[in-house]
Amino acid sequence: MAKNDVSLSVIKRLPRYYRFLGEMKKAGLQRISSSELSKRMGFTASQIRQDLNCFGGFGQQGYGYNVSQLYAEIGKILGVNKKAKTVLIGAGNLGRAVAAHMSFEERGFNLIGIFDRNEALAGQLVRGLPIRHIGGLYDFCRENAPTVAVLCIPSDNAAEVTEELVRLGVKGFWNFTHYDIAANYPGVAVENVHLSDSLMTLSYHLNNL
Amino acid sequence: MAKNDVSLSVIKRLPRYYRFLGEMKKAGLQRISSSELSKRMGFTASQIRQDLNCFGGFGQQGYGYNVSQLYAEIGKILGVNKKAKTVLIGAGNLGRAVAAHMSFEERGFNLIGIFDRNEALAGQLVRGLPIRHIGGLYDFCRENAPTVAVLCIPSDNAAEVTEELVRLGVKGFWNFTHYDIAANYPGVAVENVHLSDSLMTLSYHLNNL
DNA sequence: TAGATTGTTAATCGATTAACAATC
DNA sequence: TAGATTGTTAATCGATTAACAATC
Repeated sequence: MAKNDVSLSVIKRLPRYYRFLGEMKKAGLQRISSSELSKRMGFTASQIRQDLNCFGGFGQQGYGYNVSQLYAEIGKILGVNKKAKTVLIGAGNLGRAVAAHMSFEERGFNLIGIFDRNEALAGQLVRGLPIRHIGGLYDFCRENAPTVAVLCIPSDNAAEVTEELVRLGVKGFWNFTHYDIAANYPGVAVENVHLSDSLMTLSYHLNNL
Repeated sequence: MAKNDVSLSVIKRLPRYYRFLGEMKKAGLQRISSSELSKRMGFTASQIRQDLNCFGGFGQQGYGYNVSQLYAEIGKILGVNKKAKTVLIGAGNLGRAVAAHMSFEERGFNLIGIFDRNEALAGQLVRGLPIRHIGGLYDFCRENAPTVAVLCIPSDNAAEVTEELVRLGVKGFWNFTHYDIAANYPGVAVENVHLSDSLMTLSYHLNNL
């Protein structure tokens, strides 16, 4: 689409803006200046103005930013109003928790199918969706054309599953495995969640207080 | 302790080094050069040498790095051999999955207690540990002195729980909530996992392919 | 010794912060 | 109009990459 010139650092800050603006909107705040936002969010005012200006002039000199307008704009930039058809692969502890816990619908996704290789789980309901056996993935994708997959499977068969999903038209991955999708499929959107890396980083910090 | 001069960018790459070196070690590889590591890991050779030299000269000119020695060194830097006593607060979908799924023991932590405010969960076993009612947190901490807490609770009562945990001597948080611990307690180690931010970032990328 | 590869300094690149003119 | 605050350019800072002398 557009704005491929926006740096990753900026993009990764957008959800935080969205979150804080949502809270302010809920609290009934109408306008906010970059310096007031700065105090609340912990970014510098300068950075906030730079960031927002990557996407357009949402503010007004002498006034600041309109909270609900800015909230809506950032929501649009993030695509939270989209409904990308999404399948979850892997219904173990983590997969089931992600399915049950995440507000996919408020963030641009629509979870339509859950798959696992364990036959014994088949039929069990998670968030109102039946767990299906992975064997049915091909037919399901042919019929429903999901564009996003959430990978909550062991890393060892991630390559194989990813290969198939990409072939079936999946364009984005929320990847909880350590398989490096981005390196192997440069064209697709990948967001990695490396929980164990995060935990080790905490360990480092703890030991270097 | 030491090395507080190492930049956050470097620190966040350490778990990846550790992971790749672990795989190479398991595969029986004895030595590796920065350029070969570069090919496998996707960092530049220059960056790899810079990163490793933040912690000491682990390599040898003309030879490269000894895989298992480097693996051990990075493990020591990350503190994976430690056993930081850890409590998990919140045994909902996410909390239970984290408890059951994460290899705390391989990453420097020892999970010793699980707490939830829901009385109905009390006694239920997760990873061999009984879920305890949050009311018993004070006594438990007094007795067992955990130094780390994993927060898998709703953001709204995170402030309160954090306050108590810090008072009881907790020095590190693995924070799955949106409550900004770092801003309020500058002295403690915090590692945030913002799953919904990650999901929205994916949404952005998906809409800007 | 010759070849390889590190450790480290210097150059480049990108991101953050500061400053200020434009303007509501 | 005067005051406030943005949008944007310039300055600074930090991180990455390149280069090469040191050395195994």
